[in-house]
Amino acid sequence: MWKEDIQPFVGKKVMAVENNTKLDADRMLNKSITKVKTWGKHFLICFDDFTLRIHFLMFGDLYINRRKPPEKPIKLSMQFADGELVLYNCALRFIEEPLDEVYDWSTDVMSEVWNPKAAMEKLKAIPDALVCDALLNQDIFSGVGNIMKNEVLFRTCVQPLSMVGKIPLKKWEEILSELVIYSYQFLEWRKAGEFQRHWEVNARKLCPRDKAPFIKAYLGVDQRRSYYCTLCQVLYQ
DNA sequence: GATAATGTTAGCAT
DNA sequence: AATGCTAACATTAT
Repeated sequence: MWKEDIQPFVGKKVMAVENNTKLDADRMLNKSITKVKTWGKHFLICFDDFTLRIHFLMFGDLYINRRKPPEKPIKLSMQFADGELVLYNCALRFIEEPLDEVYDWSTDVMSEVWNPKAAMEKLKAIPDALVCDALLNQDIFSGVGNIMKNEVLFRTCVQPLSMVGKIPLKKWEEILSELVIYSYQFLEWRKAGEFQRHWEVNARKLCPRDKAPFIKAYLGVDQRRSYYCTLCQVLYQ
């Protein structure tokens, strides 16, 4: 949504910056935005020969033409002749290389060139990994996060501790297509400011299918929060 | 008011 | 050299 929201700034020149990072933000002065792109959770503001990479982490925010109420510390503000972009709570860096050298766009589940076959090949190489880890791997599924992991595993009836190599190919195809479907639904719900309302498993107590209590556990290499139902979700191992 | 959580990475230790 | 762990970031709902 932010990508659409800042389209009016494409072609516009940065007239001033307010910078609370270690970055040399002044290099953007008098430069014009050429394009706005995304790769997974990376938000990319392109200039002629470099790119500002923004990662909003857990609590990042972008405000356009206004400041966040109540007043919060600003990471970076970019001021234009006719507007302002204000960034909060994000990780920023510059990318010097052409983006096509840095990013494999086909790993992004929301890209036009998303390639599920390539993802499948990578999964075949890690049969012993847990599915809860695999779905969070940004090199395979750029953009997928912890909520989506929980929701898609619930939708497809797979337990998070299932092993990648033990999940049947048919089931994987279902997971991959559901990841894409859920990503676009997630975006629409976020735009409407109602994405939490649609969680079926994440942060929920009872399984809507069979009314059994969900298991809540911190699983995988990064011990991320997982919710699942042992009755309707299958453990492949 | 304390706690926990949509995520990543610099920096240190092994 | 490579791997692995922790602190840090910082807001908001419960």
